[in-house]
Amino acid sequence: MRWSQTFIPTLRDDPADAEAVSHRLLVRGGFIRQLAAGSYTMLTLGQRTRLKIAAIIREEMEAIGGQEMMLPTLHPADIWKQSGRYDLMGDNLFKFKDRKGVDTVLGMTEEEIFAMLATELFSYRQLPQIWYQMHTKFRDEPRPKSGLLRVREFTMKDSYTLDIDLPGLDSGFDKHRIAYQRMFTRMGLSAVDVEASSGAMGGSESVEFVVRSDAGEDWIVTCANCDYRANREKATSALDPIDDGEAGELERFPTPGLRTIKALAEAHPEVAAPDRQIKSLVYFLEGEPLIVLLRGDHDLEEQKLLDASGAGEDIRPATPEEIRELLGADPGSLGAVGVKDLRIFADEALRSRHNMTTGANEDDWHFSGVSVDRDITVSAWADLRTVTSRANCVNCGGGLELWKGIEVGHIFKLGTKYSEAFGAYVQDEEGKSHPVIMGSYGIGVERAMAAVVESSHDDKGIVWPVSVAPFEVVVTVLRADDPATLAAAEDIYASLQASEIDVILDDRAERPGVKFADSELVGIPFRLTVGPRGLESGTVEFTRRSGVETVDVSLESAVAAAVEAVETARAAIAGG
RNA sequence: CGGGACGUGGCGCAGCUUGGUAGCGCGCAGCGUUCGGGACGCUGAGGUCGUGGGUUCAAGUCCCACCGUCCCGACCA
Repeated sequence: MRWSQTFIPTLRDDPADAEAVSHRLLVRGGFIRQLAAGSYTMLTLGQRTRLKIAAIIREEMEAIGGQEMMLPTLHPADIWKQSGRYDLMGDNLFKFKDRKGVDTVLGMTEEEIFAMLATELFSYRQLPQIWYQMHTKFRDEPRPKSGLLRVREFTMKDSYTLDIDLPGLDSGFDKHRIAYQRMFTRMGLSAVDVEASSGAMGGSESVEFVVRSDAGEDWIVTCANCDYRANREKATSALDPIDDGEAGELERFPTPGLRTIKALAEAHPEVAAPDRQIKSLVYFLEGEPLIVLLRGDHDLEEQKLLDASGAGEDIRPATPEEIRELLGADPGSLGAVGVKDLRIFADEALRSRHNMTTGANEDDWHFSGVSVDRDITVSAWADLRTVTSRANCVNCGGGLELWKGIEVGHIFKLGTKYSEAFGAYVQDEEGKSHPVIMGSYGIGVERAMAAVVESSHDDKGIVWPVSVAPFEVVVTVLRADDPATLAAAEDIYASLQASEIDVILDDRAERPGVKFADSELVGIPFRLTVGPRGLESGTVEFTRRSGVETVDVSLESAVAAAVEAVETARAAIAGG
């Protein structure tokens, strides 16, 4: 393409209020334009990169035997009601009525539709299957943000494995795990796979792929010593051994005005050190109140409470009024001693503890000498605490590290939730009927694109890996008004095209500085600069975007040098 | 949904306190000079001041409502 005839609206100023670097650079570089909150136009440059990412994904899906299909995005709501996700997904699901008044939704992932298709499978002989599609998904996000990182309309590759048994599911899951890792590597992303919560998707196990970045929204926990790594929503930590001594007597004592863990600990250090207190929280899960107990120096990870209780997403802290009505005291004096009529979820760190201190459910009174097993009727034990960087690894006891990451992919072992809901059963070799065992696997195309920019840019702009760059080489003509210079550049341009290189000719009537700055902002990996000054001595310049080094090459060898650089880069990132 | 901010040519902003001819930078068009790191001069085009209502002789400016966008918190690829 010729730059002079291509719509590449680069900007010198940052867009207003934009926080994420990737957003600023993609807008300034003329890759994307915003239409509305969470809705973006892909301009020519953006679309070229997007298609390259999609092609990588498609190749790797085909490599593991995926069969590409294309499902509708417009679904009758009944289908979602049948799987139970109509309510479960809440307001994130776009819902509306068509002209006949039929409740309709826009797909946000499509387990339902694929499960319906799977009803046409009858025999184990037809399994396993890997089905996938790549198209637009809709999510009515409460708060779209950070440019392409969190939007309401995006392209997702979603695939689904269908198996007769659990080993089959494991195998399909592993294939995806490996394929995903290859996809991200090929895009130039270093993504790590971490244990994750399955959330509203359901299922037994899930793994998330995250790219380390401060623009990310997920907190990831990794062990400095072994290979343990997990999303904080799922991560657990070692329990430090604590010597509580002999179980003491339960004792009520006055604590006027002491409403916080800290205040109580300072006033009564002998019985109420933070790790000796029981923190009592009141939550409503699907409308039902429940008490959550944690050690005084721990915090609740709400997702873990959801996972432990099997509740959907309907969770909220109780209001102070509700708490007073339920327990008869204000927050600050709450406890679970003697409470019989409420469900009580307790964190593992409290199991079998003695001589603990907790609120007495009467303002300004606490209990000391609490033995958890003796004095509190716990309905369920679970790992509920938020992992902090002070905690230690469950596997090896090593120190844990916390960092932020962008979730670029997520794979789930679903099980039979959807096949049972839609009646997708096959017979085994003995003629016995089994629900098909499903897995589902998602990757966000535009989010991956933003993640690449987040992890590969400098103060001049984007530094695209060759594999996803909108163009591999730019031929920059200095003095496009000089016929000899232009002709030399056009020769190089034509030769590169003939060598199957993605090349753009910057033949604009701009000054050199503008062209250099634009090509760097846009992030094209290699540049050949053709100018009258170099041509006098028979040379052009070859520049790598990733470094700053510029070398003179002879006019005759310029094409070969660029081709070799591109091919080397392609091979390096294709990774075997 | 809670909290905060903002909406003025394509982009970035000033003007609002104290109502009275709508401005600046970038970009854009024409001409000229320049041109290997975001040039300069001259000329010019381009604006329902988010929308609707109200107050006033007069509203970008004051009041009310609505819409939209961004940022901080609870959700996901």
